[in-house]
Amino acid sequence: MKLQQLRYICEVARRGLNVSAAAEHLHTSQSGVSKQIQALELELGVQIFIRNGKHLAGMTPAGKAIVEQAGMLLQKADNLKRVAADFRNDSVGDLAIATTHTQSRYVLPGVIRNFIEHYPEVSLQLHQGTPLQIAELAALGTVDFAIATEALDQFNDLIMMPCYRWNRVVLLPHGHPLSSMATLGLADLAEYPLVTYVSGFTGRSRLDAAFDKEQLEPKVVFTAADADVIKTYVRLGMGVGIVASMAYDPQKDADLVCKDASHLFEYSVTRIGVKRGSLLRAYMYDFVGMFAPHLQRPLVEKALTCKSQADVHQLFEGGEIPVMREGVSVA
Amino acid sequence: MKLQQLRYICEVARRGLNVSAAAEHLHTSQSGVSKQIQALELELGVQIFIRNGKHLAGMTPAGKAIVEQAGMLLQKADNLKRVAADFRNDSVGDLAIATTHTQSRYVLPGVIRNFIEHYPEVSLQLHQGTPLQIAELAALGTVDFAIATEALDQFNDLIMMPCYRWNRVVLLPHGHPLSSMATLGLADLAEYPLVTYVSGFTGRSRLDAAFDKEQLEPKVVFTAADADVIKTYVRLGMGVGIVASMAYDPQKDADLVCKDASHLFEYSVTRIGVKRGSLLRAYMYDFVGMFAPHLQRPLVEKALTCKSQADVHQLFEGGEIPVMREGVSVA
DNA sequence: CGAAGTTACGGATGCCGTAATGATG
DNA sequence: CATCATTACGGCATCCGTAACTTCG
Repeated sequence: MKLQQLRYICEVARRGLNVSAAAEHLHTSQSGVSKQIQALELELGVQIFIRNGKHLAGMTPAGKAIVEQAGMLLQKADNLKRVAADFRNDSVGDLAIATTHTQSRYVLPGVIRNFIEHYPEVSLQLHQGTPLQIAELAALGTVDFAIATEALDQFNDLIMMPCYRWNRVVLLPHGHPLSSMATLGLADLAEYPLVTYVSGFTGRSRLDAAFDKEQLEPKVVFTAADADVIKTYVRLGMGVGIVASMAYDPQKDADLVCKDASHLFEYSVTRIGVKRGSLLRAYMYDFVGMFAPHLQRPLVEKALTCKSQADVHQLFEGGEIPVMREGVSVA
Repeated sequence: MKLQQLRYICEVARRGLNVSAAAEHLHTSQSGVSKQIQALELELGVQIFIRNGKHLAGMTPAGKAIVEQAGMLLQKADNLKRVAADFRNDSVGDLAIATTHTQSRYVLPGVIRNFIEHYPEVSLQLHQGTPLQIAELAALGTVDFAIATEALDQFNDLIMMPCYRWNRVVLLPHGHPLSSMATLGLADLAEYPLVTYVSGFTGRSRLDAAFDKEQLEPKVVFTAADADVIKTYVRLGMGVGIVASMAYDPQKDADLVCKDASHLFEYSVTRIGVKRGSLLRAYMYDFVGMFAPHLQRPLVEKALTCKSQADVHQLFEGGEIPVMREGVSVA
């Protein structure tokens, strides 16, 4: 049994039982993969894949169990290499992060500037995607961290740690009727056409919930996946924008009126997710600390040992989650 | 990085940094081991062993961490093979058990007879030792199960499950003054010279505690590691024997008077221990069930996922632990 | 007929074991 | 001087990649 053979079966399983595709991604030949898989099956004495003539048609129950075990084993192998790299104490390595537009555009730049100053030798990789894609990437181990506000709870083998709480601001063109009001109410917002995030992005669910609770039907005329697009359409006068407060930049968005809306909606919590069983490099702990100062290494280590989501929740219960950009309100 | 290389470093670390001994136990040559270790160190870029000229003098901190990781990785590898073997559904395999004299002589024979009837193809291996040795064997993964009453709590990477509770009987030569008494008291026992287990064996600690509580000083004139020896000296008239009730055989020990002593001492609990992270073959679950009927597979599986001793305790809290040979009393 | 997996074969790498060397206590 | 780890070297197995073959949709 060799580590490569395990890599092969995992990759084939992951790529929908396509040996050719797997071989390509592993930078080797189809025949080699095919042969090694057969060798492994022979050694273990079990069929892993179901063959229909010369096509892989499915996986045997044994195969599923074996691939699952193999995945864990390979993760351990990766961990071992990381331990070694950490003791080598050179700060070279990779850091792959999957996140949403909101994070990568408005929150991460500062963190990352700080990070690359400390670790110039670490090559950074940022993947942008929907919250669901992000979670998948982290669960697969393609990226080290997932950062998002939504959808991270669904994967059982992700450890999610709260980073900060945030709320929304209302963006208006100058001269808009709402811009002269002292404090906005939900009912006021419901009067006007709205422009905000699409469902599943950046705390959209909390937004809907607030209107629902008041029995109001907001007139959402346009939805986008990111605040830049939303702002663009607010500028065009299409409607009133509701975006995360982090997305408002007093300088660049000086042509818009910004009114705090944190009294209208529940706070959303942005979390960072790590695949369960991962072993983090020293610089990775540092990154987390830079992103969320209350997540210091010992705490993160404790979180990583949690067996269930409930344990993680318990660990962070009571701990205060910092608030990001509270109460911005600029005319 | 190859699995063998990891096996090599683990074995070398285990054998006190002796490459020759490690090579022997791995059925290979010293030079091969030496070479592969160097190759691994080169690949990882870290020294694992500290060399003093041409002798291994110690391990670097990195080495310790790496060996620890490697151990876990190899366990996963073993698990994977077991999964495969289980799906192959052939009942061939090994079952290694480490236990004490009391268990192997008086409790296990029936269980094992039953087991080999169901699984004639499984080769059984029984290791006898002190409770401490037993726990070590299980923690190292040399044996699949540790069965003992004492000392199993000390290893953090052993999962211990309660199997049965038991208490003691008093063994007397015919005609001994105590043999005519209706019920024995601790004070009565303290009057006579006693023969019982050495400290650290078969619930000896509970025995001492009982006398201590009553402020009595028992006159222990002889201690042995097993009941056979104790019985021999009782027969010689050296003193009154106190042994586990399982150790009394009404037929073979008909020449001795046996009096129940379960009202005098706290019950002891015999436990079965498994190394944390082990994956058990189907026949292993069956073995546990044969030994302790309340430990059925789902329960054992749940216990195996426990992270801490406390979790295990909680899991078995409230569950009744069967009593073995209650209230034997034969004149 | 195209796509995909398996088999065939040649080349290269890597692992293993014997034997010699160097270092230690 | 005995033990032990490392180095040197030759044999052998294994793995890889190209190419031909087979099968399925």
